[in-house]
Amino acid sequence: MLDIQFIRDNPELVAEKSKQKGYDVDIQQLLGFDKERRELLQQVEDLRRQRNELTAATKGQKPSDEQIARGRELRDQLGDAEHQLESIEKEFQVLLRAVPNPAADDVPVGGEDDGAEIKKVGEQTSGATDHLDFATKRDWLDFERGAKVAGTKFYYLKGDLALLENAITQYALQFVTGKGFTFMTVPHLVNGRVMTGTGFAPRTSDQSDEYAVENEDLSLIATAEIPLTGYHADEIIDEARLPLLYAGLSPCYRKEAGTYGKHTRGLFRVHQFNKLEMYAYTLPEQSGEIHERLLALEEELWQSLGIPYRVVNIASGDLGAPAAKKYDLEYWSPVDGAYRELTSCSNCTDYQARNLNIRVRRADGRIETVHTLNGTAVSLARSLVAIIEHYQTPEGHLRVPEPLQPFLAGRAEL
RNA sequence: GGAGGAGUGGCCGAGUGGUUGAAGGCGCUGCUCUCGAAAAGCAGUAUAGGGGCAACUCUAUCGCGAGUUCGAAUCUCGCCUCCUCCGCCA
Repeated sequence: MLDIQFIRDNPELVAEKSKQKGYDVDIQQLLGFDKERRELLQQVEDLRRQRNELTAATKGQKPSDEQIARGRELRDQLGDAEHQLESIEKEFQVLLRAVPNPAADDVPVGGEDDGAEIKKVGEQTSGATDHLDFATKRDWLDFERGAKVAGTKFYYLKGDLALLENAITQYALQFVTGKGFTFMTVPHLVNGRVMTGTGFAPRTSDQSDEYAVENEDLSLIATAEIPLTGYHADEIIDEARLPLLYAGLSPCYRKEAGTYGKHTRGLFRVHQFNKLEMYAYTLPEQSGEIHERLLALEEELWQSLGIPYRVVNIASGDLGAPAAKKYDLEYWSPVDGAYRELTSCSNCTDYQARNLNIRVRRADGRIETVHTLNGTAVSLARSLVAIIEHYQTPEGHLRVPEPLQPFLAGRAEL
């Protein structure tokens, strides 16, 4: 959520920025609740003060009948006022949490097609076999049995393709730990507070993309970003420890509700996939620079694997609530003749951290909300798509990108 | 899953209805002393929110949430977490 003080100071800006993200929030109504709640708060605090004074006046002696009568009166008034405050507070919180993080100033305004291409690397080749046909022919991929066992869009990786996935994971892991990220395994289920605090849809809502466990306050994670954000919830981190860099490896579970009409063939969009995620907690003034660093790392990693790509600065309407800025790294698909999302990295500034109460203690003692960022190192299912499309031979074999060969017992071809 | 025990400030730890945001100790910060350090002494040392230009002030917080009471860290109920033992299990 946003700092209410910031909204009070910049109501027009917040309204405009929310609109640019496609969020319909009534800032005037929010500020109305804010005013009302503060007035009630003062009433309540004044009544409490009177009560405290009365209690202090009795000094451990038995209070007089008069004092008890006055106390009862205060108790009843306080009860009423607290009740009113509670209901206003609830409405206020709902509205406050609905306000998205404003997009950064250098984010293009617009929707899905309005992202700004920042750079292109590598050649736009053409003519390759679709990854699903290719992998199925090799008996590397089985969606039919995935459907039998779990449902549509679930799958088995088999044999060399499963080994290739493992090799990519190992390579990426070596890469990110070499760059100073601390490797972590994470809980694959998180509670509602962490889920919503990270900015993912409430568990029970219809549009939710998350799988929730029945009768438990638990949902399956959609990315390691979620448990990595919750990791430092309610903590105050010393300034000297920032930035904190983590890398979380986990399966990701997504219902992919409402993705009809989008690119869904084969492994590109599935209900479960593995992903190695980079994550950073930073000082507010660091987050812009670290965001660029995350992008640079993604580029370095994918360049080393020889995959052509472009970088897109995602437009405001496509950012989602928590991100102030997001870069997508899109690989060139010779099958589709188009760029398709491979990784992305987001700067969520203080939005997630304020939800989950994650702060920094400055050297001078001041306390501030930290910034959080996340970036994909490798999303395994999509990585396999990209590599199959770019490394297949006319004979139906798959060359192994050189950096991956050490993790496949030195094999150059599968 | 069953039985028992426990949750107090950065840490340890007192405190079973009434100025207890909370004794005492440790740690930390500043000062005094010292050539310097240690030791010792003195002072300070939470977070959130409201009001105020500010000095400052008010409110809340003793795992969380309800309740009893004029008044709750203290009593009651529910929940959570941790520890010990038993069961089960990769």
